[in-house]
Amino acid sequence: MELIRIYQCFCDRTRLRILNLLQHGPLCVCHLQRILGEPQVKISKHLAYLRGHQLVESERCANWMVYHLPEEPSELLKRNLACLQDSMREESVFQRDLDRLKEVLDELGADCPACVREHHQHQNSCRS
Amino acid sequence: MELIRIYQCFCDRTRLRILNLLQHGPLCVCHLQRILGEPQVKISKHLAYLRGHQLVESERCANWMVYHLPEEPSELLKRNLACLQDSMREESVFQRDLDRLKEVLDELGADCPACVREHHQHQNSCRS
DNA sequence: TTGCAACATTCCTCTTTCGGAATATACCGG
DNA sequence: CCGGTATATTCCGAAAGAGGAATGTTGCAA
Repeated sequence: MELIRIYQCFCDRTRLRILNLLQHGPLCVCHLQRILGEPQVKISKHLAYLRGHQLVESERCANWMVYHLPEEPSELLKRNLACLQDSMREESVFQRDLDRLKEVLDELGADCPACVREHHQHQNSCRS
Repeated sequence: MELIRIYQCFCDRTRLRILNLLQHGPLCVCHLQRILGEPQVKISKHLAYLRGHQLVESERCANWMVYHLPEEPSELLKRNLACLQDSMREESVFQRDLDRLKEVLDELGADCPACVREHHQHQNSCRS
């Protein structure tokens, strides 16, 4: 049942933090690692879990692996990701991660895949 | 984190079926047992799990234990139960359980707590 | 090539979850 | 108090989840 696959992904704190960040655009593992401040193996295994449950997709980009939410999510997934995003607003940890996202993007600068950089530059130019 | 407690409850098929039924009003264990067609110990343990995670509350009513969704759910829980209800519409198993709910209510008739009976009688009179 | 950086996977351990069989508990009617 | 009905708990084994240490893999750059 797809519903259960979705909720299985939602019941770990680290995975929720990852999904929160990916709602704002694609990221590579090194970004996630720095933003979350967790060991590489932990991030990598949770990403594998999410991929196995079809909650994220990934592409290799030169030296990096870029993870993002599914390009064509089902209605079910869309609805539940939207509800999740609302729900996450109430916990400060998720807001702190988003603040940290901006810092880390600046910090790493050009040292990440073009697709990631471009997405977030575009986001910034829209916002400012 | 309350969010995780909620999703932990959502990632088992039997628990989803129970929550689906309880969205329509309080029920006792014997109702759930007959509707779901699962052994008593299984129902009882999932109810204990849900209670431990504060997704349901229970009261003894003479010989029966009546379970229902929290009287004063948090905004978080309300939002997620609403999303769950939308999501469950797409799986036929949940609709079948609701059909079976009516059958079992008739079948058991007066052989259940007054509070359960009254709730569902009221529902019926409203519908018809 | 070689070396390095970014990730993934394997192995191990601890904990949680899930299901069933058996047993216990609570309440009712007589 | 007793028997019966409704429900809970305990004990067991199998499986999944989560984290870390160590090791493998992949791709680029010199």
